[in-house]
Amino acid sequence: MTRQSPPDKSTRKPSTPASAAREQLSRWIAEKGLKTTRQRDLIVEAFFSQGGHLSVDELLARVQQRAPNIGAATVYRTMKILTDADLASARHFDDGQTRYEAALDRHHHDHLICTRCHDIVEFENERIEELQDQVARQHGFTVTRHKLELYGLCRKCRDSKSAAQP
Amino acid sequence: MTRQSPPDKSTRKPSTPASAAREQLSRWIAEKGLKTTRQRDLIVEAFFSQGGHLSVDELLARVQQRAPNIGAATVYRTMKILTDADLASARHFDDGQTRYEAALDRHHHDHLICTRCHDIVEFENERIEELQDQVARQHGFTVTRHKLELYGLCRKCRDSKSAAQP
DNA sequence: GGCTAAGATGAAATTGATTCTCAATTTCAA
DNA sequence: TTGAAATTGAGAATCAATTTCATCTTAGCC
Repeated sequence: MTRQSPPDKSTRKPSTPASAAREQLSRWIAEKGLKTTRQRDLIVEAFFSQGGHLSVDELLARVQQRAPNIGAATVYRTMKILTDADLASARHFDDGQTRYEAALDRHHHDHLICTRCHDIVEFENERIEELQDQVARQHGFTVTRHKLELYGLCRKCRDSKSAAQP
Repeated sequence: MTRQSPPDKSTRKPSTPASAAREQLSRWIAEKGLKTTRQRDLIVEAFFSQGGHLSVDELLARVQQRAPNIGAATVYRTMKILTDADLASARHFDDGQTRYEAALDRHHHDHLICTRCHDIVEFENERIEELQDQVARQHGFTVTRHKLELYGLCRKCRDSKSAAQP
């Protein structure tokens, strides 16, 4: 069965982030001599269409709705490929599970994490970055990456907490 | 209140951090109905006399020099007690192992981590903290704790790296 | 000083996340 | 179509950390 591009829909540009990602993934797969598979496609599709900061468990659950026989190992392997191809990046928050976020054409950013509802909000702050570099320089360090995570309660959880005490 | 100082050595103040820690630990142990043991004392002594950011493995190795039969579980248990008593704090850097640092009367601080020699340098920056609070406020978050880690090369490793390429 | 309940210990089993192994299956270029 | 090479799923293995459990220790009490 021919899975090549359908001859009917002729002109396709990588407009959405997801399709740009798929295109870059094809390039990466070709370059590394990897192969395209049905499960890989499903996982990649599920990952990019969901968005957010997904753990392997969450992604696996989502994927298994369509293909119940897909194993966890395949999801781990696929996320490793996406990470190597710079299409996803792995984050290690304090809940002990690796979480992945889409990484294509994204700025560096940091995270606010609600310890109640586990909502994760991204933010950027140029000034903080500058100060970090400055501190590093003062200590003779050449910084290659950093991690800034702020843990606390989001507005919703703070409000509901002060209202209804357990 | 008087700290039931030993009658023989009459005038003793908790001068060193380690002895102050030991004293607070005694209080904690009494309060919680725990018991003092030889292995606990050894582990606590090893932890405070070494300083730095120790993993359980490292601490265990150190302790086993004096008492080879001490088990890892006991070190884990003891570090949990120290953490609960606010005498140590657990840190999770990117090497997958929990590391502990002495916590008594210490300011909050963040870390610079050399990815080459694994040296860890502490720093404080009031301005960064302020900016963090500001960012959190803008997003409606009430921050209870945060984590800021800068990974890169320390001066020594940067120099030796540019000199001798693998 | 001995008794004894409550704690603590060490070894081994267990957990949870992740990785590896391997036989069977699938992909894809020739 | 074919076959070498990659991929898959299931289960085993790994690694840090925790728990279990039978066996000591500690500390308050007589």
